[in-house]
Amino acid sequence: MNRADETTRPGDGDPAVPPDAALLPVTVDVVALTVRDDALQVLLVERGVDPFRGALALPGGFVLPGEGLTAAATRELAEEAGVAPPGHLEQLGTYGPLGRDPRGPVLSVAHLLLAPDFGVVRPGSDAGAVAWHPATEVLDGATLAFDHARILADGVERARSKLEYSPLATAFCGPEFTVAELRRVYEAVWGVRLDPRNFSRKATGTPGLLEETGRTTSGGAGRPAALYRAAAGGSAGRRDTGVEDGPAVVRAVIDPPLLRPRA
Amino acid sequence: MNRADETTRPGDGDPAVPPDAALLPVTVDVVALTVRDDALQVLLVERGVDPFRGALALPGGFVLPGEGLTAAATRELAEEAGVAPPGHLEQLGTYGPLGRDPRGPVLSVAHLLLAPDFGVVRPGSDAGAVAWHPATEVLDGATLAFDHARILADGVERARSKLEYSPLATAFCGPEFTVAELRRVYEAVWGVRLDPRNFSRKATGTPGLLEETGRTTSGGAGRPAALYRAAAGGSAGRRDTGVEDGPAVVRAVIDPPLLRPRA
DNA sequence: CCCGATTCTCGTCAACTTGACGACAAAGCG
DNA sequence: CGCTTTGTCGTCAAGTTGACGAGAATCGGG
Repeated sequence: MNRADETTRPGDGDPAVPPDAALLPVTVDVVALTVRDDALQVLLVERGVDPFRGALALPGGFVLPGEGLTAAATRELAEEAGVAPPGHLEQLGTYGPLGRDPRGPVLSVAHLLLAPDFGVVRPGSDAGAVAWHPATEVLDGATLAFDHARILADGVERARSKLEYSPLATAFCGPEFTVAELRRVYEAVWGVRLDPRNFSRKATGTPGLLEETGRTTSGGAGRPAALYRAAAGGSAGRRDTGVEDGPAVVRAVIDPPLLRPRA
Repeated sequence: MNRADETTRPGDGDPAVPPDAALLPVTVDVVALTVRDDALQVLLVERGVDPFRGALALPGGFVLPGEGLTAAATRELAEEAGVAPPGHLEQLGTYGPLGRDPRGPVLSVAHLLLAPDFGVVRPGSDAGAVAWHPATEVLDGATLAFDHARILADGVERARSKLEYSPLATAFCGPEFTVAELRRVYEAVWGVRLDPRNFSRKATGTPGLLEETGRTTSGGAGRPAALYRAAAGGSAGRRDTGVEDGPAVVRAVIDPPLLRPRA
């Protein structure tokens, strides 16, 4: 862009955006992941309008004037899924604007939500059914609207990778959880089995990851388990400190990292 | 894409984007990093126009109609720095649109370029001086235009973190390089000293990172060093395979990772 | 009330990786 | 010809991982 082209509108104190700049509609799409029935599941909506009417899609929609990216993402989740979910929301990446929407050039800022299994979910105003779907099934048999299959694949890979070095696995759990619950999160997201003894050693031995509550489970089968909560500041990135919209900055806590078993 | 589903406004080739969607100007900004004089340096331009006339800024500018994100980033680099640089270009994240540009809401898709030290750089047609600046100095004494200080900080942190597990350090080197050159990249980016013997063991012992050329350096002081090139597919992410614009997907190669020394 | 099943937790041990460092190899320089 | 510089190979203690044994604490059924 030739910045010499930038002009000042008469009667306007601020310089104006150059007239040859593209003005693009922007959507936010959310890859909302949870762990349900020991499987990684993704929240999908059935589109109620064209294009791709009737197809499955990620929840999302257009950014409105005066709105920030994170605000748009949470608003769309509320509108389409009827939830103001807890958990960790971070920016995933930006797609487009060319060749991904039949309506023309549209920029899409994808987000990633890692959340505990929040109960479903009322159908949104302009969408059909809203439901959790096992991520592996969708990734394999994927026929999602737009380029949502690719966005979902990127989101799942991001989640898998972040579990290795960040405390974000705790975002899938409730406020208090056992080491075994945390392990089942890893097992579901990675699709592997982990040794409970070694996992417990690593989880409890990592400073800044878990905080003891002093309480234990009761009522279930087997020996009661100690209850923990996520350590303070554990999953706190820059997003929790301000209103700015930008990519995720999450502190690395698991050091050395807990690597996925390699085939 | 199923164009049969499109509903077309009469007399309008752009169907069905809802009328209440914001139409945003979008910029691309590039955090271009290299290693020069054993230091991590960032390419900055002096702005020639308001806003922030005379201030230092990341190279970048507005996306034009019909243009993709990556295309806009490379075009801006060519226009403002006079280079069609080699190296690795990936998306960093998207900032805004609120509160970051005095001209109004502007979305900025930041990119990260890791490149060998390409010779400077002609002043762009519409910008003032273009030059490399030591990253640490800029990060400390930072008064950059817009929110570019924050974007730079995010870009440097991304680069530092990616060196741990990806082969991207080779993007800072020329087509052939020695293990010592690669080590100096790590030392410059991380700002630490690494043991040459241990680094050599890790670099040469990591499958898929280096490829022997059979040749050696000559002429310099000391014993000649073996020349390597980046292993095929090493720094190749999805971006190299298609025209789609999206976030970076870089294969993890250094496994277990080469972690920064922790204080 | 005892017994097995289940689940959580602690301990042990070999294999591997890291960090620190000694030693040698191969060039240039006086 | 030594001396310096730089790259490469080895060695070794310390720490981490992966595999697994064994005990602790609870539930449910005979």
